[in-house]
Amino acid sequence: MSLREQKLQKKKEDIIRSAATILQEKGLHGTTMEEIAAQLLMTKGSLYHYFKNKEDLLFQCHKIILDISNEKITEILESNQSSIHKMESVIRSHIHLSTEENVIFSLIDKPESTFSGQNIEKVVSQRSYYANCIDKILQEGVNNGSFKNINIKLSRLMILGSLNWIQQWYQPGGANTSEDISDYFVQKLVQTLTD
Amino acid sequence: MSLREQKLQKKKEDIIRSAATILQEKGLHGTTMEEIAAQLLMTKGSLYHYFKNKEDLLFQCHKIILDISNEKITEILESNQSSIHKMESVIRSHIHLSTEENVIFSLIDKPESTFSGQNIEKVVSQRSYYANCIDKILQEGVNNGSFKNINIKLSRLMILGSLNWIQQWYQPGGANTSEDISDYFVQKLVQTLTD
Amino acid sequence: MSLREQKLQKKKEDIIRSAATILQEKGLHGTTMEEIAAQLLMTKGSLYHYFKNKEDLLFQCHKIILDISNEKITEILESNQSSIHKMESVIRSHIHLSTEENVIFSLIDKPESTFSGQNIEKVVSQRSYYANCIDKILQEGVNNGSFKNINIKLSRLMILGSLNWIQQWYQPGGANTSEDISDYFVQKLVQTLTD
Amino acid sequence: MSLREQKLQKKKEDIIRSAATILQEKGLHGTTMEEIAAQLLMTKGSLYHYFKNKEDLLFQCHKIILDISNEKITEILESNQSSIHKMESVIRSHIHLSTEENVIFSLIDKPESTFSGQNIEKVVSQRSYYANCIDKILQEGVNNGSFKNINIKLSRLMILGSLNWIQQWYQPGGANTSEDISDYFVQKLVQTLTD
DNA sequence: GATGAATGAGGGTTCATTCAT
DNA sequence: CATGAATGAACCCTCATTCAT
Repeated sequence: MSLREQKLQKKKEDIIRSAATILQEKGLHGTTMEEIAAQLLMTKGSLYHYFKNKEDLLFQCHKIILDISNEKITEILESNQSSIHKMESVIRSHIHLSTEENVIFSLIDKPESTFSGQNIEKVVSQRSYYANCIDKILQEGVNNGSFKNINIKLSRLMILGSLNWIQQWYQPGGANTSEDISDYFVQKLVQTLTD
Repeated sequence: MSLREQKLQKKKEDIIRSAATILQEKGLHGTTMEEIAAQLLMTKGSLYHYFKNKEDLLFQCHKIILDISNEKITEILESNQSSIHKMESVIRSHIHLSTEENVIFSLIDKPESTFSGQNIEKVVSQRSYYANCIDKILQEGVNNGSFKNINIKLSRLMILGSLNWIQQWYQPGGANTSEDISDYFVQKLVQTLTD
Repeated sequence: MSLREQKLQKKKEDIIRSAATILQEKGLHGTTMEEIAAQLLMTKGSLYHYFKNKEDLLFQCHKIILDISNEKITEILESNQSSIHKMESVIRSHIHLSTEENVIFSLIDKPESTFSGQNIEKVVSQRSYYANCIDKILQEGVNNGSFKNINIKLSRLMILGSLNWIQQWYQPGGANTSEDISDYFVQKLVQTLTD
Repeated sequence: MSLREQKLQKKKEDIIRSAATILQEKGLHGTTMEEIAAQLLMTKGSLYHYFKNKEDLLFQCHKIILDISNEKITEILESNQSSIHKMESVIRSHIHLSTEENVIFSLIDKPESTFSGQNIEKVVSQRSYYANCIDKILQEGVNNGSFKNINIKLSRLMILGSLNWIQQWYQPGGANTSEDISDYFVQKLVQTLTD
């Protein structure tokens, strides 16, 4: 990658990071290109040098988030930890990303009504990958006896629900630190798997 | 209430029910008054006979949901069941409302950026009431020894997270029936409270 | 006229009187049929029993005002007073109507852009009649030597301007009573005619 | 001021000048943003680059008019002419502005029901300034014996009424030139002050 | 590359008017 | 006669997108 391309890439990531924050706060339709530009001290028109259109920008936001998340979970899945440890790591990582790295997992609930063409499939496939990884860990645990009496799909949905919801109420500097939450959620959620 | 007023009220509720569905799917800014009207075979302008403006309609949607939910939970709180039974009832009721009655709990994440004036306070206060009821049940359980080693606030948030998330993935007629989900969630979530 | 027709006529006049007040305050486009109805404790739809449409209502307002004014000025023109006395009477009458009887002379500045069809001509012709009467009085005064060195048209426009403007600033119960204004305007305006 | 800012300012003034004409003819509520835009060969949306909303545009129209008028009258007030000469100048200037420069004095009769927030006060204060200047000239004339037996406030209202009304009937190219009107109004109106 | 001007489609809202009851 | 529901056209305003400079 040439120096120029590197700078371009760097700029794109800055924009994405900034945009993601606003998009999370105000939602897709509640956020204007002007607001995104303003926060970056750019003009509206300049955004179009970096992204084809609003959907493209949103898609890139989504992609970067899912890239990071999937990289993390892959690493965990392929590690040598016990199944229980893997689930703990997944939970901690998920909470860390959403509270500390401002990674937004629930930017868009319904890819179908937001994206068009290939973007839909890409997003859906990246999401499925994340879900699949969790399911694999759970299945692994069932196989080796760590997890008992569970419905894999429902447990995954229950866990992800409580994790994704955190961003609705988490306040940096609030009564509960990210650490506190992690400890508590890890303990309680793993408990639902181990019987 | 006169016959006319009854019909008015009935119509309002029809609109609210219909609007809530679309609002849930597409979000506040993603839903147009025209779409809401079209689904009811009305014209856009007619909606304004029943609601002052879009915010008013959204507020009424919210209110009706919270009225129902709060009525239900009050009933449970004041019943003679054991603490464990009460939590089970709350979970079952919450899931029932969101999957069967199409009651949407997470219409708006940030009342402050959606509502104006008094509406903000009303919504916030109704939400707090619901949260408070759950906290009371949890506290009761702690006091009488049913629940152990729990952080009331974090447990409440964890449980509500997994419950509210259900609407993101629940499909009527899908693999898991509302009943299945209830049974599983009741068992697993109560388990996190009883140690 | 039958009793029924009399009642109808009476009702129409009530509406007109009430409507004229609001129309003066808020202007044609600033006043809604609903507001007019509300002030009369009627519903919007009922107005359409009495008037074909908004323009019709506005036209009737205009007509009633001009009927009264023209009746008054005809009376003065045909009286046996001196020319000076006649002008004094016209000024007093005009001020009286606009301050006491709430008769609005300047409801519509440009009949052409407000009315359609025959209504335009009717309004224009009634206005011309009023102007003509004043011109006749002025001409009479010139002929009999009461008024000197005047341009009839310009004097008429000057006088009517200062009179019609009164409604822009007159406040019942304010510093200047209707009487005060009349006395002062009569004195000063007649002075411009008599040299 | 940069070249760019100059062009912006120039464009704004063009719009204001054009809008003022239509606003005078049709009134605030009778004029649409589309009409204003069309006359300038723009599209509706483009107007919003220059003005925040319709009220803002109207306010700027008003402001530019009152700025000009107040500058003129201040100049006259502070000049070395006699009181009589000053009043003559005021009248001539007022007529000149309204007939030749298309400056509209009576765009809005009731600032309170048209403007909101600070705009109300700004307009009211600018209007008061103009009225005050006239009152000062009249008072000056009373003090030095040029004007006799006058009620300053009522004389000011009478004069301004006849002057503001001119725009209701003046037709460029009509029977009376702006000059004719000025000469006649100066003579007759000053006469009402000097006894 | 960056900017600001311009556009045009679309959304929320108002309101005169109609009409069934 | 009166009412209130319903309509649809028109209006203000926003905003994603384009483009000349």
